[in-house]
Amino acid sequence: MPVPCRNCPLRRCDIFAPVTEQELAFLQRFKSGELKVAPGMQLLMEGSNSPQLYTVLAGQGLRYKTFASGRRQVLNFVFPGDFLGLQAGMMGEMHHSVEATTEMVLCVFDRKEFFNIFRHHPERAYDITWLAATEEHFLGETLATVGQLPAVARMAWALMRLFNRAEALGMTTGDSFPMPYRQQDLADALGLSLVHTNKTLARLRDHQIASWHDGHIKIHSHAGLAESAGEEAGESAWMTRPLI
Amino acid sequence: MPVPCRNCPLRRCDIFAPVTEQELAFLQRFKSGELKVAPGMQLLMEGSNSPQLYTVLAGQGLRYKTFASGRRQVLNFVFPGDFLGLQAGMMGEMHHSVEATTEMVLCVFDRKEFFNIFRHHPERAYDITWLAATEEHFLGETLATVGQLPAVARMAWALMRLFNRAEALGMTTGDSFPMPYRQQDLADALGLSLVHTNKTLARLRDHQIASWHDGHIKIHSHAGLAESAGEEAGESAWMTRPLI
DNA sequence: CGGTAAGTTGACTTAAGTCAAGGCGGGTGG
DNA sequence: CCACCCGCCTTGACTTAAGTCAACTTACCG
Repeated sequence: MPVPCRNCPLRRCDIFAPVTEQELAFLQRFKSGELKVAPGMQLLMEGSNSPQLYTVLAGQGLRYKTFASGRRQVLNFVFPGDFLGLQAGMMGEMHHSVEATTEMVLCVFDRKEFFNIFRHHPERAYDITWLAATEEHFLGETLATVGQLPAVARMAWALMRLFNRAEALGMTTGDSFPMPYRQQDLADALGLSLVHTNKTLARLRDHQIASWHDGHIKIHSHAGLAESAGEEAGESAWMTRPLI
Repeated sequence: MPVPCRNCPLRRCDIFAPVTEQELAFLQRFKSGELKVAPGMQLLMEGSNSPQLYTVLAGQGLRYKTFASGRRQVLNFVFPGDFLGLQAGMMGEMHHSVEATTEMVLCVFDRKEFFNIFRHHPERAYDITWLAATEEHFLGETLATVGQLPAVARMAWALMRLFNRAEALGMTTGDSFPMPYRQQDLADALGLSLVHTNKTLARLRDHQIASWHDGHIKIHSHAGLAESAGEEAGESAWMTRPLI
């Protein structure tokens, strides 16, 4: 049932850096199985110290933190190729939760093997650090957006980011991409109320910039979107990223 | 002039994990010099690809991102023991700037040597990843705070965080710690306007919770501070961290 | 068919932002 | 030595973006 790493369909995407046959063999040994989860399931829980690490093979989800008050901050939208559980791997405990919003397929790694990567495969270790540094970078950008920009700009920025990510993975069809989330999720990601999020989306729709139907977002005007986001437009050039 | 690593005064702090004599020798080889910078100097610039990496030996600073509009998001306050320039090391380009707010002393490493750490010193490579993952964790917490909490709670949270960090480094005297920043810096860190930041500080002062004089913050009531921050109080237990 | 979960919209409230005026050192140069 | 300026902090009066409340529509599902 589990796909051998050498045939991993994700590797066909060209944002992922190519690896040698030998490295594939190693990753294959590291892989302990495959996991399929239903929409709505929690993969990782804040405070837990999951014995497993995952790479997303298919499906989407979200990372978030919850407050005792019930408020929630969505930290990131999870796409195929993302590596989950690094915090548990490094620090022994997750500091956020991860939930599937569509059905997801995950490649499961055993945490006990984790340090062996560092010992025997410096290039992979480097890749893991790269991923961590990249996450850090994106979180910083998100913080700057949420901390400094008004609602429309935040929204436009988020849509651009999602579009670019989806495009890099070949998930777009023309100008639209899958958006299997609720408005509440987007609201929690941008630090806005649900109602205000809805009204902001309506504004983008009315201005013929972007619209959201049937779990898909369609960008009607990339220029308009970039303008709404303020500057910060560039950036779309995808760097190739490692796939663990 | 440069202090040999074995005598590095920071190593005396017990938040930093101990290292063997042999590892010290390696770090010593990696170290290419020492740098002293004046307050107000830019150490690293967004968009640059600094050929150097730094560990902060003394002094404080801040990391921030600027927008074309002139707005600024402070991502983090920099303390001794922090490792700077990882993004440039991994991705070839910094995505934020770092500025000294006091005089700082930095331990300089050569970026060309960077990959050798991964190749020959898996434990150090692991430490670097640990640092990256920890930064990611803190940014996530900051994002959640800025995205979800009202002004007083943000402020209280920030003060607690600063106090804990300073305490772990032995920089506190009783209930006060050095705060060599301007209110504008704090405002930019919390996503608040300068005026509102000032009024929020006044509120904490009036409630006898915390006050700010002569570049030092004094906590009058840790309990009151924790209460103002909402929950999220715990956390004060310092994990030991690696020092590169 | 009810029942529930998500999206939409309008009316009203409020936290936070903006504007503007002073205050308080600390330098510097006439 | 005083006067002026400059950067930072402080405060009050007013504006506004965003939040809250609440009603109503869909759409899906057993």
